[in-house]
Amino acid sequence: MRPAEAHEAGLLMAVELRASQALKLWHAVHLALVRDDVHDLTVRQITILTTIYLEPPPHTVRGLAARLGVTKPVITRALNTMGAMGLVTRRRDEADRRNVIIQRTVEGALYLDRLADLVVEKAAELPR
Amino acid sequence: MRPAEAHEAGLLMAVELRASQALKLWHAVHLALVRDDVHDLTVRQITILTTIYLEPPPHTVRGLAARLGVTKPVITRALNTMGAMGLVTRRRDEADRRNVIIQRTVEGALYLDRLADLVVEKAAELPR
DNA sequence: CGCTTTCATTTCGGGTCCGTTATATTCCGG
DNA sequence: CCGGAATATAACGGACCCGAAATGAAAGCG
Repeated sequence: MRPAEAHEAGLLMAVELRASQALKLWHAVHLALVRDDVHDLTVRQITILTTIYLEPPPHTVRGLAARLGVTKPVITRALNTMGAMGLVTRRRDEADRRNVIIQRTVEGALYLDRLADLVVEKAAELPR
Repeated sequence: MRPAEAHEAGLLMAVELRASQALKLWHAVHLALVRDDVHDLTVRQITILTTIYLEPPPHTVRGLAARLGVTKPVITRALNTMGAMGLVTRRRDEADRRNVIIQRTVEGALYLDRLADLVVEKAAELPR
């Protein structure tokens, strides 16, 4: 094998390993979520939730819709669902009463803490 | 970065995740999935798909249902949906015609390759 | 052979999510 | 102060998912 070929093979092997590990991680976490029956959030909902908790406030319906590239009713409905679960709350923006400010809750923070711990746990269990 | 370093980094990415990094990774990947309008799979569907592609065959409806801890109709319906998307195929087990063998497809493998690459990409962008 | 078991699917009623469209409220500029 | 713009939500219809129960098809077994 020429050096260039070895170099290529080395890179590809490394990339494949990374991708393989990533996919195993994705599988392990999702399997745990399904088996533990802890998850009924859609991809959009989990995206909204993590956006609220990780990106700087304030968060509005319009802002979240733009950030995610979805329509506003998607945000409103997701907030209805996750609000009923206690994961987020809403309040009117008194400065501009057309706006709704989405806020975090203790329960929502705990939910994401558990999710993060699950990802860490499954990452640690990955075969080397 | 030398290939060996890339290899190490790939492993460390999975092993050394901290909770805050794990949550940021989860957020970044989901945000990309939503923004890029990738086929919207449920948590159960993505779990079924990765199970088919990562765990040793053969895969049957009954086996997948037991592995995931869900009812068989959940598997049948998910296979209908993902089959229509071309991500998996089904065939009768000729040895025992009651069984259905679930098989991988090129399209399904490409889908998971892209997903894995996305996870790797977002992991690489994480703050250290 | 019949009877039972096993496996997968279909059916059923209820629920949620989606995009589109329509509505209500609030702000703002002339 | 008033008509238009902006914001969020509600209403509508179609699609999908769910669990439980019913159905269909094949194998096992006495």
